[in-house]
Amino acid sequence: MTGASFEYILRSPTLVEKVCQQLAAMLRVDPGHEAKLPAERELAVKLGVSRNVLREATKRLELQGLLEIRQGQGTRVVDRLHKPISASLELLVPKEKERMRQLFQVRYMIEPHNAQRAAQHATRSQMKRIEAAHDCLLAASNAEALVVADMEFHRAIADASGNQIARLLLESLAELREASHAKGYRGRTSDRTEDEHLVILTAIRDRQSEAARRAMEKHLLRASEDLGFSAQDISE
Amino acid sequence: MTGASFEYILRSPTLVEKVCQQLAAMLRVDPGHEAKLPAERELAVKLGVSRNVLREATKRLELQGLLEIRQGQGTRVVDRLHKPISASLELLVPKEKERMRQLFQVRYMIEPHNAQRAAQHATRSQMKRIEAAHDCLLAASNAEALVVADMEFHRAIADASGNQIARLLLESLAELREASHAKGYRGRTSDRTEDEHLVILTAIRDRQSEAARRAMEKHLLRASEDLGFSAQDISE
DNA sequence: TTTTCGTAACTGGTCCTACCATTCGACCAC
DNA sequence: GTGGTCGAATGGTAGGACCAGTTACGAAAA
Repeated sequence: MTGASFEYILRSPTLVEKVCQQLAAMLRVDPGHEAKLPAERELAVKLGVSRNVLREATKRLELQGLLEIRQGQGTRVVDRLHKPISASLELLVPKEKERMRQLFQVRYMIEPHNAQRAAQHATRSQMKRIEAAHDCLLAASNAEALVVADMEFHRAIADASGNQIARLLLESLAELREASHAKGYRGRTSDRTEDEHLVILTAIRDRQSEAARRAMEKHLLRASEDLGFSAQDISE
Repeated sequence: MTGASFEYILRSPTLVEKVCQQLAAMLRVDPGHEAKLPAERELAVKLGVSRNVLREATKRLELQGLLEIRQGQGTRVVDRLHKPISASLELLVPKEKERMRQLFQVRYMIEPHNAQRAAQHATRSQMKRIEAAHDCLLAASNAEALVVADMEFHRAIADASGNQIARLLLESLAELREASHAKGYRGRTSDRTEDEHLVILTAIRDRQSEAARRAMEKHLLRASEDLGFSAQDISE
């Protein structure tokens, strides 16, 4: 039976995996689920597994950004899918500056497309959100608020682009940048940001996809200097 | 003291986290480390923690793609950093076809830049690898080998681009595509792939970065049809 | 001698119980 | 009210016992 076709025998997945799948399914199917999971001991009994197994499963889901576990407080359901991405990138490029450089490069690859797609597909409510973010930027009084409003602007555009993956990558970048910031490695937010955002915003509103793409490219190239990179670092 | 700056109090990290960090550090610092970790019981004693904690830590590192644990066999050190990315994307976009569409969109955003950068920076050995991949494609006799050679070509270019993050994303895409393939959802590999790859290869070799970028764009737009998408699906 | 095959000794997987550490809320003294 | 104290609930850690695959080695068969 040399020529016979052998079906792969799929090994019964470990208990932990089954529990993970079941929990993940519960979380996904019912996002309106109570934000808090039962206590470990209780949930373990309900699922018919030992507390050990249940713990390994929840730990795993925590790492995937689906749960948040805190001692004495319980286990909450969250939605932080970008967390594993950030963790991977930190492992992949340990050097902080180099990581930021590569991330900004990726941003330069992705965001102009986001702007282009947003110009083509943004709904009225998505458009409103982009505008609101821009208003926030104009109203921002301190450096903190500036960064938040800046990020929200880009986030809103990513959402409007309709590509969830691009959006997730952006979110991960934001997190890593914030982590760098917390450790004292900070850039600035140039005054020109407002004007450049306005150009992008206008292009998107007017459905000028090419203009939106180019405006975003320009903005990112200039903004890269705020973080201490040169345009060559990013675009070449 | 309204205006005072409150420093975040960093909570003492849990034991599991400490073990994770230590293990991760050991793996990173010493990649030539023995590919196999000591047995759980033994390692737990060495680290001075309970086997429970050690297990949760290794499970975590397994999910991050740094370890591979198999019953009766032991724990091996591996390098599959793209795995958590794939897992996240599967959670983010559960529908397979839609996920592939968005992934191909991202690919369309990233790979032309990769080609451009590769044309600018590829070393001689990187260039050789790209050429070797192309030769493989020409020599491929069955559909299986075609896909592998195709992927290797793109991978080689990503490596030559010098952006590890872009490379990681590509790797993740490949994995998800293969998973789809295994489940019966398969595309084809058009004959035109060879010619298009040759154009890209030539442009990179001749350091024509703009030409390389455009050739890659063209190639991806056409190849998207092999997977059942239209050019509009990808570029708009 | 060579091959086959069963067993023993690993390995990780699961379960159980007990106890520690943190959090939160109810209650009490001031 | 304000602040402190204590207890209940929660997750964190420990250690032991046993189950379930994997491997290696030696005995039995060819």
